[in-house]
Amino acid sequence: MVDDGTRGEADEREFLAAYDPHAYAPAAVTVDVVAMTIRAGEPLVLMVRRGASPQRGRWALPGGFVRAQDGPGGPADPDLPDAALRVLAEKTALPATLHLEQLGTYGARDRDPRMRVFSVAYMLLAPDLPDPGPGRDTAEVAWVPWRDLGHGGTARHEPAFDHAGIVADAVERARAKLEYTSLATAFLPPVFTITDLRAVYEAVWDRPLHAANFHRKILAAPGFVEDTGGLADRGGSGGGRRPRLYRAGGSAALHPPLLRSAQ
Amino acid sequence: MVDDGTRGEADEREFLAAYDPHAYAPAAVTVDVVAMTIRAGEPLVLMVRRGASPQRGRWALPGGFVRAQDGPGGPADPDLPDAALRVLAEKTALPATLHLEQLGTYGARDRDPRMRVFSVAYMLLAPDLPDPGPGRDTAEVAWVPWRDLGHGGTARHEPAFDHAGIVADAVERARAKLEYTSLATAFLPPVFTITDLRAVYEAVWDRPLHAANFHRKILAAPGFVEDTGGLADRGGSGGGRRPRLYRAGGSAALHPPLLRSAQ
DNA sequence: TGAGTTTTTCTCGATCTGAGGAGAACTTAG
DNA sequence: CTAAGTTCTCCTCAGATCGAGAAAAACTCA
Repeated sequence: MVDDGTRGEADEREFLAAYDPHAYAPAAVTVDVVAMTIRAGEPLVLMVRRGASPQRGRWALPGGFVRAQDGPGGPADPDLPDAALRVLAEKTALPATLHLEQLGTYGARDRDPRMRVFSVAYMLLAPDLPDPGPGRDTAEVAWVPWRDLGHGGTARHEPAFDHAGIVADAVERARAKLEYTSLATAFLPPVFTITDLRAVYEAVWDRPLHAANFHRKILAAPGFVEDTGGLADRGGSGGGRRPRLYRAGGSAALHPPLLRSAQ
Repeated sequence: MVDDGTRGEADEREFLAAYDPHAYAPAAVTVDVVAMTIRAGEPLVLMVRRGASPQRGRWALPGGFVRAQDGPGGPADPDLPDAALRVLAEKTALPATLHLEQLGTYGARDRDPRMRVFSVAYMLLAPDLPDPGPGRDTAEVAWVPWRDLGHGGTARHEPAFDHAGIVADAVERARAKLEYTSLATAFLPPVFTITDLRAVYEAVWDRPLHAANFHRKILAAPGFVEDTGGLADRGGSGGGRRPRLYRAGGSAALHPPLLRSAQ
């Protein structure tokens, strides 16, 4: 049975009262972006050196507040992905092609000492990007190797807040999705070789793969890559046969998957 | 270079000013729970009939506001999973064993007509639960088959707000994770048979599987299940050999995976 | 011209898969 | 008690797939 009338209105009154800004201490909704790329076989994450306390001088993920409503600072973000792209664009130039996917939301009580902050983390994958110039309100922006951002241990740059954990979640997500999706092409320009693709897998998984078997499996997976008909120019050092050029195929899922555990 | 001093303080002032409750219209953070179970081979989701407008009388996911701070309504939620379990416990009794995982956060501008709402959705998997009694502020709570909640089309119960999409995301997540993880055991009691496990896969994937090959693959995946040494009592209708009893093994990832595309 | 490099194809034994068959263990009907 | 039916478990086998290595193809550089 539907309980209508008074109960219903009470529910709605409760909804609005519970979020009367005067009744509760403030809580913020932010987006943080784990922007990943691969440069010379090294996986990198875009990090921002904090210019303000707390945690001044430490690396943090680029992020910012979600604009919930139109206000003096600008129009509202229509959706969360818009907010993610907006805050990232304030730190660096966005590439023409990118893959953006939501990673998760972090809201532990004491993750930020100033107030209760709920951060929606996004993972952004892009081909190698130019080095960013300093943003307008940030002291320093840089691409930092994944391996330097680990939890404790040998990490050279311990990130601020819980951002080390967020980066670790992004790295694990990327490693897993390379197994059963065609996500690896998001790290590459529109046209690439099978060797380029293998270099992505080797960089992300941090282990060598058998070139001949990789080649066979990629071409056996329907819709992963499609032949452009062209060959690379080459002429670089080392010599070797000119590789064929491919572009990303239409399918998002890989059948059969490429398993990390396998060779 | 670290830009310290004035810039840093300005940054922090901006942080606090931007979320001065008086300066901005309110935005809410809620949790919505997609609680899933399987009863008699039918996958079900826990839904709540809305007692208040808007969308009065339609089915919605159980959810509620995240308590960002201690307040008159109770103590703050230490983290988002705590909030998810709290709001679900207000609607139904929680099972002894459950799997809770974050699904994603939904924040499109017009998803709720009353105000800007950011909803962190959680997926909860549990063994078959008793039917819930009506909660204290809800007209009706029921387990509804997945297939009745689809977007448009033949759906018999069109859910409120964007909850059809959230359920669809949860269903797809569950289907995918059954391939690569031992998640299926979350739908089963502590002790189960291989046939019970196969029934979970068949219900979630909505297609029959070859019993003999399924049996072989489950036992070949290290750490998926472990033999308890016991046999089922049986005595039910139909007869048949008494099946062995297993419990969930320690490993979370399945190697090799069980692919949906395969038989 | 020849050595070295990289890409691509081929080979082969081992393993895995899908499909069906059949034995084992049990219930129920007669 | 026997026979028929059901369910669980194991076996078989042809075909596909995999890992590892060899080798051919195509190119650079000295």
